Amino acid sequence: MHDLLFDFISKYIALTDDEKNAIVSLDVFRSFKKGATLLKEGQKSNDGYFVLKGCIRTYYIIGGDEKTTAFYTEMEALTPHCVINKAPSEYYISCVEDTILIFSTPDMEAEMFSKFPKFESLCRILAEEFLAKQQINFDEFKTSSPEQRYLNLLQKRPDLIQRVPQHQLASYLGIKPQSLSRLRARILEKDKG
Amino acid sequence: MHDLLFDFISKYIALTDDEKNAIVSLDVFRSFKKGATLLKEGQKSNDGYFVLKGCIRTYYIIGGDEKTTAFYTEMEALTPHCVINKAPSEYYISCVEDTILIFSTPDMEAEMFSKFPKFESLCRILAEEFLAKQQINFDEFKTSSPEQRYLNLLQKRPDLIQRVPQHQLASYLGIKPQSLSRLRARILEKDKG
DNA sequence: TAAATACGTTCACTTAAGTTAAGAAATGAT
DNA sequence: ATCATTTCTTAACTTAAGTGAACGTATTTA
Repeated sequence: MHDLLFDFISKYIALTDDEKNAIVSLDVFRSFKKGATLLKEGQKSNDGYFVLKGCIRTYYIIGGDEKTTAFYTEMEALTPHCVINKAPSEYYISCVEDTILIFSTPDMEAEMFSKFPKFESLCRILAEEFLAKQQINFDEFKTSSPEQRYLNLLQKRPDLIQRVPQHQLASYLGIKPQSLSRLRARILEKDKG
Repeated sequence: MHDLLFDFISKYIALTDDEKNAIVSLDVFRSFKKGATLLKEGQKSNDGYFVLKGCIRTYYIIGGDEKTTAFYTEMEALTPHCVINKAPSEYYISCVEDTILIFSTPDMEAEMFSKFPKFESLCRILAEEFLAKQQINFDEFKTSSPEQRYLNLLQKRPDLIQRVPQHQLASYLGIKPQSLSRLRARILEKDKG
């Protein structure tokens, strides 16, 4: 299980055995069952998550129904907004599948950063990379129609369409579940004709 | 002019005079006229920008017309995607107003980081903070209608509605200029009635 | 200053998403 | 295995965004 993590990190920086041991000794690997809730609206938390295996999602409850806004799968990290701004969470986080996560807190990070400054470089690079990627995602979202967004998702993250319930995908695409159903029927119709 | 920058940085970390001088000696302040283009689609560049004064925007040209996807104003930083992934730019960047920017490159950053590790902390913190903020923005975008997005913008960044042409705002809101016009008329009508 | 260009609004029409409701299919729990 | 719940689809109707065009008003610029 640790190898998954070290293989990933090795793409960015080289780790000494000392550094690897420091990570292992933090003992931050945790398993969750499908449907388990990691964070609720209104809660305060200091936990950040790194997905080793499985899938988690963030969602709001607005006017009584769930709006899923993001999915995090293998090798993706999520530091909830409430950790950054030290306020109660605006959203929920739960597991879409059985999931293995690495937990982190600002304190743990601070300790690691001072012992191994290299880790702070890693975190900076990952944050900058993810930020640039997010910006492109947002740009694509703004400049395309729901149908284009669905087709785009089909290209870029076909796995998500398999692993995630339609009604969660719908809000991720910025539309209602009924509209997603209709839109898919429309696409099938076009393909036939 | 330097004070603007140091006041901002002091919110995150304390700088020694040595460190301040290191920044000043980089001599990275540059002025641009309204309309000036900083980056074009297809170009490669290593420049990141930090807005000291004014406003810049990123836009795509899709099917012949401009789609503005982001605005950066005072104390906001932009590292274009093409700098991160070392590929030609997918978008344009230009000045909405007369603007004063700080330029940076990965090389300059690397040098500063090795001389003053504190700067890497600052950049990590800024990146994480901006990432969390962007995620919330994206969430709000996904979970609201064009009209709600406009009203939300009116609350959160009323300055933008003043400083930016309507047709640029429209694509920023994910709609056509005509739809923005209509939507505004609709809101005025409601307010009256 | 005159002509050209760009910008914002309005209108009529088309297309697609939101809404409400009903029923079928899949999933989970006892 | 059965029942209950959740999920997905379909349909009819409403509402709003996309489209194409026209028009008036800045703003450029020749």
